Amino acid sequence: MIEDALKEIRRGTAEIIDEERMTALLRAYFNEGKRYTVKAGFDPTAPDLHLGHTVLLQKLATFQKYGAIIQFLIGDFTAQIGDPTGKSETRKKLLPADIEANAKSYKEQVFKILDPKQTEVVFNSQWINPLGAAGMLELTTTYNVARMLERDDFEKRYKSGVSISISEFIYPLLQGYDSVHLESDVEVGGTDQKFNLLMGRHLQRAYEKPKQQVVLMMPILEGLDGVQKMSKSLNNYIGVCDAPNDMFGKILSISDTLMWRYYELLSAKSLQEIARLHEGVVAGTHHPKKVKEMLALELVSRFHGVEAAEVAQTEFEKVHAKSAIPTDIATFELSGPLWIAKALQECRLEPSTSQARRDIKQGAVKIDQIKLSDEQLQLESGEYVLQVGKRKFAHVKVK
RNA sequence: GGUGAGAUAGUCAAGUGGCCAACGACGGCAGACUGUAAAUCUGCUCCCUAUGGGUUCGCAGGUUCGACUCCUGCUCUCACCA
Repeated sequence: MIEDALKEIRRGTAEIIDEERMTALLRAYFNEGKRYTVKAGFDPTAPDLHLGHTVLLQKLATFQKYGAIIQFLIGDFTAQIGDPTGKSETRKKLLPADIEANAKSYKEQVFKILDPKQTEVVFNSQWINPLGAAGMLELTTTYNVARMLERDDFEKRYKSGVSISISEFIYPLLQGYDSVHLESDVEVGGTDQKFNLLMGRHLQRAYEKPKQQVVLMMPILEGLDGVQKMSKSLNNYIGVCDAPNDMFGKILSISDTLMWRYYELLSAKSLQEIARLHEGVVAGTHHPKKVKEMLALELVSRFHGVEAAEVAQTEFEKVHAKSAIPTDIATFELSGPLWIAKALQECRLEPSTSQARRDIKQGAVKIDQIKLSDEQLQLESGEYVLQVGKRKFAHVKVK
């Protein structure tokens, strides 16, 4: 029992520090029903979650299965500093109203994965603000500059002479102090957070807390390209709030190799089940596409419900396998007669008429399913379905 | 503070008086192939109803028939020196 739990907890992790203690926590839960706390920190500035973020959430959900109370920490105080990546040294102070709104949006997204009954949402300004100058000073005495400079990005910047502001030194300390205040048993974070996560252990000792948190690090999820990390700015992400059809399509568009990675880090299926699927594909008894569809179905259901997921699946089949026209497409009303290139631009299928012409030349444009070859075509009044490539559709009414 | 180097399209990066809307790579889009993909191959990749026109190569001027390429000033970045 404990072994199984440990296996699930270990699944997909990059590193766990202090597995012994983790085992002890689980033993106490299974034998005596003793609960323990797992902390995870989130930045209140970005409530738009994508699947990369949900890797952590998924792990937290696993913990909830095995007796954990999640301390869902919103770093409203630390957000003012910004985690020192060297990019943005200081950030704007968020208004309380914004933080509240963001927190609300967080909850909506997060509780699709986490059990609200076993989750405490906390804000670190609650205990950091009362700390005051004295408390802050005390905090800074627990660490020294030389060790602070061990942190990778600090070290690099220091060596190359890029400025590091004092407030950036405070960030890891505060994040660690959160663990002191919350008396967390476990903290979960990305591998990029290692330094900060360890700081929690260090400070718990420095403040003479009886326990030191277990640190569990999750790898960074690759984006749709399978190489770079999933991120909004790289536009290789699957957003938690993506429409079911988009989400389904995006998941099906990942490579077969990447699919297993997603299974490991995102699926709620057990490791055995996944292993069985994998063997099936290798042996040729399972079609990889079918297996990928299962994954897409599972993930879309998680965020939009089973029904919506099934609709997305049939829709996907319809559009891609049978190359039919999707059900829901945007409608535009334009006045004609209208040059086709202009119409494509107006419907936002193309960024410019120049691009539209190029695509027509290449045979990428279809009107009512029929490939268009005449780039001079004028649309007379009537209704048309315009299509560019495989995915972009628009319904046009020309008056 | 001193000296030197550089700023080119989404990114990297050629070009150093006309052949330049600007080599190439990556990215992106599209076509073929497929399982929807991935891999591979091919085409396209500033704007404009367009065998032409317009606006681009840090910013502002100047030289020239003609400048991304030369000159002057400005802004910013980097490297070395102190």
